[in-house]
Amino acid sequence: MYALVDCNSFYANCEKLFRPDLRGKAVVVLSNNDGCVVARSSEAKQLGLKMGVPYFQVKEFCEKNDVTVFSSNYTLYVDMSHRVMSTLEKLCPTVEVYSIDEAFLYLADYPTAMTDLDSYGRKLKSIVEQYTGIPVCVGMGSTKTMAKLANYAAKKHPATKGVCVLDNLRWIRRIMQITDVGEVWGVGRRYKVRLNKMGIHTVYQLSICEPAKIRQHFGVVLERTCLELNGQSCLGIEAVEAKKQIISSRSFSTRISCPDELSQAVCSHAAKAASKLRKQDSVCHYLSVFAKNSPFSKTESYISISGQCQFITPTADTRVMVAAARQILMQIFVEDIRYAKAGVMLFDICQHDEVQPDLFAEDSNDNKQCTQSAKSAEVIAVMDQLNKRYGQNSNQQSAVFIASEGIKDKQSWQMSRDMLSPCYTTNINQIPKVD
DNA sequence: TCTGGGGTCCTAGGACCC
DNA sequence: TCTGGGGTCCTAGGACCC
Repeated sequence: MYALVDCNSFYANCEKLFRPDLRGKAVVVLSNNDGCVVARSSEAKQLGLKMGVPYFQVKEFCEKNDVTVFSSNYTLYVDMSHRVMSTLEKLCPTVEVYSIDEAFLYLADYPTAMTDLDSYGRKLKSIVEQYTGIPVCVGMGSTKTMAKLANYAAKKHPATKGVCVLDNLRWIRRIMQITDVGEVWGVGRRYKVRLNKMGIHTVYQLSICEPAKIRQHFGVVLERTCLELNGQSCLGIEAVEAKKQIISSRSFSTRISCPDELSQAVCSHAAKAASKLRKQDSVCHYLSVFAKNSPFSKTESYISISGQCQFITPTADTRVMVAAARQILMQIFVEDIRYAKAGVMLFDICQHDEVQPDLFAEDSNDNKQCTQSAKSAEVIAVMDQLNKRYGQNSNQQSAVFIASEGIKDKQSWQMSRDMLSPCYTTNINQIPKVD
C-alpha cells in the first residue's frame, strides 16, 4: 500500500502563510521572470485563471478581480517543503520525496498505518497542517499510480474531505469510471488524444485494456501504468540518486545581442552548474552551451545556437568550466540575434572518486596531474566555504565569483521579479513582524 | 513589449563489431 | 548471379513528470 501526500496549491499557500490579510482571497504565483502563472490558490482557480497562461495576458484581469500576484520565491518554497517532508518522515519510516510539494509513503511494512488506513491518512493530513500551516491531500492505493489517482479524487471531490483510500473494488471502479483518462499519472496531452481516438475516455476503460495491446501502441511505460491500475505494482520507492544531467538556464528580462553580455550570462550559468555538480560530489565529462531567441516572435525566425566540449579529465572546477563555456560561446556566437535565453548543460556525470585517469596525460609518472587536481580542489573548496558562510547578496550574487560572470547589480537583463515576497523563514532581516 | 526551468525514461535507427 | 546472423553502443527525438 502506498500513500501520496500532495500539498494543495503549494506556492500560493506558502505565500498566504505569512499574509493573514490574504485569507480567502485569490493569489497566483508567477514563473521566473514573471512569465507565466504557475500556481493558483483555490480562489484563483474558481475565477477561471488557467495554469501556465502568460501573465501579460491576464494581468488586467488580475487587477480587476483583486488577485494578489507574486513572483516566485524559491527560497521560501524550498524551506517550507523541507518542513513538510521532515514532518512526514516523523510519521512514516519510508518516505520518497517525489517533488517539491509531494511525497510517496510506503505503508505495507508499517502496521500502525495498515490497521486503519483512513484514520492514518487523516492523521497525516492534520499533523502536517498543524506543524507547517500547509494544507495537503492524501491518497492511498495498492500501487503508486493508484495512490496518485486517489490523491486526485481527494482533491477533486469535497466529500472525501481531503483523504481518499482506494481499497475496495466497487469504490475503485466508481472512481475510475468518473475520472478522465487524461488525469492518470503517465498519460500526458499526446497520449490522451491518441487514447480518445481509440475510444478510451475514462480511467476505467484504460484499466480494462489488454496490457500487451497498450504496449504495442504506446510502449512499455504506459503498459506499466495499465498494470499498476490493476493493482500490479511496477514502481517502488526510489532512493535519491545523483543527477545524470545538470542544467542551469534562464530567460533574460530584456533581449541581448551584445556578445559580452551573453558571455556574462553563460559564465554565471557555468558557475552555477559547477556548484550543483560539486554538491552531489560529481564531476562531468561534457559541457554544452546554448542560446536562443524567442520562439514566440512573429517577426523573427527561431534561432538556437549550441556547442559542446569534452573534458579529457572530468572536472567540477568552476574556473575550468567557466573558461570552457566562454570559449564555446565565442565559437558559436552569431551576430544580430536578439537572444532571449541562454544556459549551460552538463552531461556524462560520475562520482569524483570513480574517475578514470587520462592514460596520455603529460608527466603522469611524477603525478603532476594529481598534484594539480588536488590544488584545484583546494581552491574550489575554499571558494565554496566562503560562499556558504557569507551567502548571496540582495542581487543573488555569491560572495566569491569569477570575474567573467560580471557584476549582477549592473546587468539590466537579469530576470525580473517585481512582486517578490520576503524570505520570511530563511533571512533574519525579513522575518515576519507582529505589531 | 510581455510566454519557466528543471528533470527522467524509452525507442528507433545507424554505425560498427565478429 | 548469389551476400548471414547475432550483437553492442550511441544519438536524436519523443513522451512524460513536477
